[in-house]
Formats: sequence, C-alpha cells, structure tokens
Amino acid sequence: MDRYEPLKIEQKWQKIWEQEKPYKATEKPDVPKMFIAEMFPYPSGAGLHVGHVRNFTIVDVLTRFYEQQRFNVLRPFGYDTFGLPAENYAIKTGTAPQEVTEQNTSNFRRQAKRLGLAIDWDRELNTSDPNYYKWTQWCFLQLYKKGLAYQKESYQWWCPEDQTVLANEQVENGKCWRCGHEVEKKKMKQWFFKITEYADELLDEIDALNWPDKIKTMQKNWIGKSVGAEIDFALTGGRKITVFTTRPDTIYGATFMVVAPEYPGLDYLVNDDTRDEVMRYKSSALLKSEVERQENKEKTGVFTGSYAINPATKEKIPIWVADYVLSGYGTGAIMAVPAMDDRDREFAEKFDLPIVEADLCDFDQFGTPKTMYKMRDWLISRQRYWGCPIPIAYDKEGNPHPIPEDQLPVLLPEIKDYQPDKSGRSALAKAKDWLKVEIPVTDPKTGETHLEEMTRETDTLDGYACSSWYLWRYTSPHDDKAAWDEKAVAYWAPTDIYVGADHAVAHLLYVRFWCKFFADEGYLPFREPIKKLIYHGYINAPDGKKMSKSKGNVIDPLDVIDEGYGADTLRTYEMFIGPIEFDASWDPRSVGGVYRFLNRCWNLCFSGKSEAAETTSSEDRKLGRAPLSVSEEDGRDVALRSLRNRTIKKVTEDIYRCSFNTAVSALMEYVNELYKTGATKDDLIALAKLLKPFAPHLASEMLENFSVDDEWPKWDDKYLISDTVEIVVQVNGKLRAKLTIDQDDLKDEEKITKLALEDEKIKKFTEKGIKKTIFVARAKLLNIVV
RNA sequence: GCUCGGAUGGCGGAACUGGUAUACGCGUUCGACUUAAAAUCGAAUGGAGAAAUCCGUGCGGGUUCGAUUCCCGCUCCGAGCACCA
Repeated sequence: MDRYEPLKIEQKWQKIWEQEKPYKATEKPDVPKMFIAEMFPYPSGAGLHVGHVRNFTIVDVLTRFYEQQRFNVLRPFGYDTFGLPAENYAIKTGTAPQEVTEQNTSNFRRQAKRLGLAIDWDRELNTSDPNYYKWTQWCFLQLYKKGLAYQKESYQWWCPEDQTVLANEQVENGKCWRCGHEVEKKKMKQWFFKITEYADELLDEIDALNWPDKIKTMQKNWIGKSVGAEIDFALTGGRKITVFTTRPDTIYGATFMVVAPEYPGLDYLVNDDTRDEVMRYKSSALLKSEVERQENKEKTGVFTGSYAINPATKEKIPIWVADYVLSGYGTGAIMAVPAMDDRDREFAEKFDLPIVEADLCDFDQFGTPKTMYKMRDWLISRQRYWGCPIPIAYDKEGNPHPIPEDQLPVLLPEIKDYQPDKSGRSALAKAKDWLKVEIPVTDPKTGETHLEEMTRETDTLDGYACSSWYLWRYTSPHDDKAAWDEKAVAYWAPTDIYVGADHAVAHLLYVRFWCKFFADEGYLPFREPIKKLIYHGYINAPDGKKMSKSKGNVIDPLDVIDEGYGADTLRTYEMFIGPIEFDASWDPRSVGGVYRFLNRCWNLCFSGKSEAAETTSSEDRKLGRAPLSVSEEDGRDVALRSLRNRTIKKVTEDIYRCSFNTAVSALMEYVNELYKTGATKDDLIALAKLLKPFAPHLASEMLENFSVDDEWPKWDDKYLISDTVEIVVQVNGKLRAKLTIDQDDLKDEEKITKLALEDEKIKKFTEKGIKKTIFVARAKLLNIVV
C-alpha cells in the first residue's frame, strides 16, 4: 500500500466498525457520560445532501473527540419519518407511505454508513414505527389526563372545493394553492397542546441555556411576554368590554375602542343601522389572507353603532371594528390611545376620531394587572393520513374519550386511497372497520364498567409531537414497558450537545415544553432537555444560491466520495469550509485542497515506510522517511516537540469552542511543517489522533500502523515555550522592528527597551526624543511613543 | 417597522481578553521533476513605490500609546418576527 486510496481504506474500516460495534453505548455509572445528537433527518427520496453531511459530521467530530477522551458517549441516530411528502407521493402514485418510507430510510442508512459515523446503530429509531408511535400516543394521553391536550373551536383556512383545512402558507392571494378556489375562514374544532401553561418557565429559563443568542432571542420574542392590565369599559347599553393594554397609564387619552372582526360579542354591538355594513366588513376581513394583511397595512374599519364609557374621563367613546386588532391576542378588543400609539393615531386620522394629549395617570383604580403572551397554544391536529393517530374516540354524543393505554398503539390502518375525503377528514375516515372501537366506560352512579362502541378520531398528530420526545427514547429505544427507561434516561439525559440547522422556535420550544411537563409528572429528573445547542448554517451551491433540483446546482455528497475523494475528504472539507454558524458556498476546488492535505498525511506516515530503518539523513527525513523513533534531544526535535504541543493545544481548544475550520487549519500547518523538517513517530501519532475526529478512516489506518490506541493527546505547557522569543517593537503603535531575545529576558523590560532604542530601524524615529514606552509582556510587544 | 447577525486580498476565511492585519485553503505566477502533460515538490503573491516609506479590515466621527476588536452616527447584505395594543 503506497498510495492514498481512500475508498479502499474506508471500506475496510467501515466493515470493521459494522462488525465490532465500537460505538455501542452502555451505561457505565462511574464514567462521565456525553449524549450528543443531531436533529434527526426526514429521509427524503432525494437521499443525503451536503447539509446532512455537515450536520452529521459536526456531531461526529464531537462524538469522537469526547470518545477519545474516554467519556462514555451516546451518539444515536434516527429518522423523522411521518410527514406530508410521503403522503403526497402516495396520493400521486398509490404507493403506500409505509413502503416509500422504508425505501427512503434504507437509502439514508446506507448513505450515512458511507460517512464513517461513530453511531450506535443498535439504537436506530423511526417515528412511524408502531413501537415508537405507541409511546407518542402514550405521551398524548398523559397530556390529555392533565388537561394539557384539549379541543377548541378556532378559525382555520378552509377550501370549500377541496373540503380541507389549509395552512397559512397554502393560501395564496386568498385562494387555495391546489385548486385556486377562494378560501374562507371556518370555525373548526381542533386539538391543541396547552404550551401556554408553561410560558413563564419557558421564558425564564432561556437565559441560563448554553444556546446561541440568536435562538434564545427568537424564542423570547416568540413567547412575547407583555406586562400590563385588563380594564373594563362599561357600554352605554349595560354590557361591558374588557381590554388588555400595556399602557394603562394612558387611559385618559383613550378616545375610542376597537374590536377585532372575530370578536365574539360583535353581534351585540351592532344596531339596525350598522348591522349590514359591519357584517360585510367582518366577512371581508375574514377572507383577507395573511399575505394581504401583511402587504396592505392600510387601516380599515367600521363604526359598530355602540359606545362605551371611558372609566377615567367618564366620556362616551365610540366602538369600532377593525382588522388591525387581532382576535387571538389579549381580549380581542383594545382601548385606542391615538396620542400615544402609532397605529391608533393612523386609524384616528383616517376616520377623523379625536386625538387627545392627556396626562399619564396611576391606573390602579381602573384595572387589574395582567400578563399576556404572544405565544398561542400549539395546534396539533392534522387532517392527514401519514401521521401518528390521535388516541381518542368519540361517543354518540360526540364527547371525546381517551383510548385506554393497554389498547395502544392505535395502529395506522393500511388503506388504498390516501386522498382526504370530502368531509375534510383525513383518509383515515374511509377505513370503516378501523373507525369502530369499543371503549370501557364506567358509569358514575353505579361504578360499573361496560364496553361502549365509539368512533375513532381521524386526525393525526403534528409531526412535531413525534419529535418532542425522541431524545429520551434514544436512551432505551427498545423498551416495550415504557416510553423511556427511568434509569437510562437519568443516566444519559439531558442531551449534552444537540446539533441542528432549523426549527429555532417550533421544535426547540416543544421539546422544552414536554420536558417540563414530564418533569412535573415525575418521568424526567431534569427540566431542560438540551444543555448545549449548536446551530449551524446551510451549505449553498457554488453560485451562492440555495441548492435545488430545479436549478440543477445540487452537489451530491455520495458523488464526491465516489469520485475518489472519499468520505474523509468530504467530512474534513465540510468542517474546513467556514465557521459552522454561518452559511457557506460549496467550492469544488477547495475540496481538492483538503484531499491534498490528507494525501500529505498519508505520505508522512506510509510513503517510504519500508526504508525507515536506520538512516537519519536529512534527505530521508524529508517526505517522512525518518526513522520513526529518534532521540528528542537535537535542536530539530526540540522545535518539533514545541510545535506538536502547540498543535495539540490549538486543535483541542478549537474543537471545544466548535471552531472546526481553524482546527483543520492548525493540522494543515502542522503537516506542512512536518513535511519540511521530517517527522518523528511521536509527531505522526499525535497527528493521527488529532485527525481522527475529522478523517476517522485515514487516522485509524495510521494508528493501526503504529499499533497505538486513539486516546486524545495532551500537551504540556512547559514545551510550548521555545528558548528565544520575538519582541515586536512599535513606534506610535506601528511595527518598526523585531528583536529576538532569550525567553528569560522577557521579564527584563529595561534590557528590552535598551536593545530596542539601539536598533538601527528604531533610531531614526527617536531622534527627537521619546515621550514614554509601553511594554506588554503578554503580547511580547514594546511600543515607543515619540 | 422590530429583533439578531454580518461586511477583512482575486475568492472562502484567520486574528479567541484592545497589542505583528490577511494564518490555513483556493486561485494566479515562477521554478524543480518529465520527451510532454497530469500528479507531486519548492518559491512568490493586499495596493502604490527603485527604495526609504506611505495607504489599507463597508462609510463618517470618537476613546486609546495602540482599534478588524470598544463607543456614537450611517450604508449595504442576510436571517427571523411582523398591526401582539
């Protein structure tokens, strides 16, 4: 073996890892643990893309780094397999989503294995596996029992042609994205998780998280806490309207009120003169798409015909209806203070309402303190087939009953036609036999239990529910007694490092919510699921644009490997491409640069290995032909020892701070230097160990050659310093000269100053005398101020 | 509009606590090897200038012995949220 042939050695090591399972994780109470995972992928038909590779490799670098430091590492892998693409494909082709998912998952697994990831493959899980979603349903039932899973009527986009609910993003200019029919907002009963119950805790604990500030800020804004007051405004007709305001002290300036078009009491506010116009306004407002609301913020509104009494001024103020007031926030009604609030002023000016500059006041007498959140409860029901069935059945009166836990899982029935039916229910509604279920019901009077026939819920759960607990499932993925094993979860969880590039708010908020809930229920001994979050950027096409099939600019990672570069080059390149927190553009030529680097590592270790016996000639030291163990006492080896120690320190610290690109740079510098001077065995062993997280196959080959293990090397501070140091001499902050002095003289400021002032290059700047000198030993710098 | 990032050679980027700006890689140029090319190895590579030296981190100010780094005011680019009272 004299040439670097990545595909050959990668195949060799992947086979070894497959057979020997060195990354199998077991609980070892006395060894510090490290639980590292990526946000598990959705296995699409397109297979692995370079973004996955970046994601997986970051996790792998950290996994191997801690593994080599002899932490007990858990690095599992899984697939987020429920979701719309598989269902759409099924509707189009009639292929069962189960089948499509199985194919895509196998393909993903096969491709991931070619990256040489240090995964415990025995813990693989996927969310559409009944053994998994059985426990998703169990989680739902726990939330249901505590009243945190509930049904509520709410307005949804509804397409009367397709007879289905649409997401906001599926409504284009007020029309259905599929059929083009105008959509309407329809009040529908939907399932929700009461995440708002935990709003305060979710907010308060953000600050302490070791997460990127960007994500923390986004979550804070999403929760959107506002402290204010609720104030009752009596109507002239006898009822009252409650408003929420963050500025109750401005109440003297409230000259009118506005309610949202969806305001429940709107009917009572209108009179015979205004009814038609108000109702017309209401239905047109309900038709407005989100896009329209965003693009056209021109204020619109109609007077309802009613008046309220401002409790502070006792004046009669008109009540309007306008869509700039949102029904879902606060009480759906506001007191308008046009002198203080830009939106109210705009509205007042347009409709010629009074604007009064009033003094601020103490509001205690008018209102009660109230805290409001922007965050809404999490709508979890989906009218889709390919999701986790909601474990609920309805009795004849339409009351929901939980499916008893011993009947779980509620299996997703196999059907032929995946198109939702005309009632707007998922395709599950067509599985007539499946719909029928017998649920034991206890008579509250007699205490007797009997079986009652009921009809199953046909909605399925939002995919985010499936991914809200998988991290804990990883700790005991085959457990058939519980969602997760109490001991296993206590040992491994919370997740120490979690790596992703998406779901800044949704997923990462939902996991936190479920964690807090299950902690309250006694199932988890911690309240935050993720200690450290690494949020990385995307990889774009060489032209800087997003990779997409239609643009034809997709780089297929498997192609890069099979071109002959191998997985080690692909991995190392993706770590070298730039800081992980930013997006990066793929550069095919730089891939070649990384390959050259690995090739040089190979050459140092293997080229001319056979003749490495006795000779020490400088000629042989070049290209690594040096004998692999020599005395460390000549000058070259002292310099190399210093370089080796510095490199170990740099790479170690860079990996700790997730600066992978500079860690690779440091290894490149190291190799460049070894190439020039020749390398000792110790140099090459250190290189192999430091390289292993990035290029595990090549590094394993090198370590095997030296018959050493992969334990992470340590540096010794005493070897970092060399005998002489270079002192930078500045004049007025500009570099003018460099002095080389003995390490011991670094303390001697006087001597250094004297040497500097005698320097020819410095002399011409100091002819007119000097004002002062500043010596910074830490920076090895002397600044002369003239 | 609000929030959070970012702007450094021909390009990707480095400089971690205010201390040698441009590490490392790509590209380019020259040289070695070769009949030749590829591969590989070596050297050079911010701009101006013969040189001394001067100018250079988006723009304009400031603080400092010293600013890519800190402060004030802008411009542009990206991401997220978006009439949340």
